[in-house]
Amino acid sequence: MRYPSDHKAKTRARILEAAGRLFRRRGFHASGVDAVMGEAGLTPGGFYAHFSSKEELLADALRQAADAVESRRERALDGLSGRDWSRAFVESYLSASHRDAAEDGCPLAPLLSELARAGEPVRRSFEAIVLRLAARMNGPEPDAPPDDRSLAVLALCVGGLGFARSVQDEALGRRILDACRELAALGLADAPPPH
Amino acid sequence: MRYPSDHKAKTRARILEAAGRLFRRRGFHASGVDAVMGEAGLTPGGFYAHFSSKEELLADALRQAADAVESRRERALDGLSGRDWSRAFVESYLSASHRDAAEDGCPLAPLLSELARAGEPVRRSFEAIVLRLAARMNGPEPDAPPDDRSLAVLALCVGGLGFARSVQDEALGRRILDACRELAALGLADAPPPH
DNA sequence: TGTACATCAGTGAACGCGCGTTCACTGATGTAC
DNA sequence: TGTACATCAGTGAACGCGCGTTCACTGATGTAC
Repeated sequence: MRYPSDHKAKTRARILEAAGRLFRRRGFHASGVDAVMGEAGLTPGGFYAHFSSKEELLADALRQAADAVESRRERALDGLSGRDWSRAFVESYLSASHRDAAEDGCPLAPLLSELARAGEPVRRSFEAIVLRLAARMNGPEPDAPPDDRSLAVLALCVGGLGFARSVQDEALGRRILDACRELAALGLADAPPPH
Repeated sequence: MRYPSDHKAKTRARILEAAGRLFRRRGFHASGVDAVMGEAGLTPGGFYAHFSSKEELLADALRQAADAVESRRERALDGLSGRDWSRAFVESYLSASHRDAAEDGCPLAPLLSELARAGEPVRRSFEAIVLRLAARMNGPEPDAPPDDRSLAVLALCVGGLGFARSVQDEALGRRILDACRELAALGLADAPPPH
């Protein structure tokens, strides 16, 4: 074919997007390779020209979904920094609209339980996402080490979103989101302890 | 057979225990009915004499696992009440030993992501567990409505445990547990807002 | 300019296996008389 | 006390289907000359 060199890369990106959507909607184990390829408009056989296994796909799709959500967030929270940024992050993360849009939202909440059982590459992917996000909560300088308080607030956000989504009564879900936002605000207001 | 009337009930309990262990270890979707029955020392065919579907099993196994963990906890935290109880709960929930013992630990963390995608009976089961646990954090009187602060601290605990389990670097996992314990303590110290 | 050939992303069928569920059957235990 | 019968928890094989993965092949695009 001698395609322009990025043709295959674009197909790969399409598979990653499809996987990201499907994994967030149905979970990792419940999404077959055939379904992922179908969602990307491809046939199953081509999959292994792009990824060496389904679990490798998870590691990469996780990263890609987190990146996509991050860019969208940076656009929405443009101009804010420091505590203001963190507060706005928590508000939007623990919102009813995020709760109702798992497919386009943060990939950590709909996948966390499965990540805990995954292999090293997936866990490294998860770790990088968490560290990056927590560091972003400290301030705008990149590669700063995240402080303990940011890590805890992040865990609270992911847990709270999962709770709100798993409850049957939607009013209780709303109450959980409110309660978690309140505790997060308390955590962000309080000076983080040194470590 | 005309067994003593609790023979079948005991078999059912054995299936529930096996399912609870397997679901916490491997997740719901990754645990087949055959594997659950095998873990209980039975053949697969008998399953549907006890449960009408695999998802009904999830709802019941979730309840049963939560009950078992609760009894164990009440024994361990015997004599404590109010804030003392809550503080001890958080200490043990966000401990390295709980992180390393998913199979015997709280079923919410290893299953949360899958519960969010489950049907009504499973979500009702989840809801009941959360409300009961949050109410227990308020004080010893049963059936008291849980306050918002307890709900948020609980979400923090479940999220924090999931984070600690999903990270590759075990030192970072430890740090996450510490950070979440700290934020939980802050939440418990602060008077809950009225709702 | 035109033809033969090389490249290679993606196809589609197949591999062996496990899934959730159904069902005719077994065999141990109890009841009736 | 002994025999015939009813009960029913659990067995084991099978249903149709989807799983993750492999691989011989297709066909569109480029290069060589």
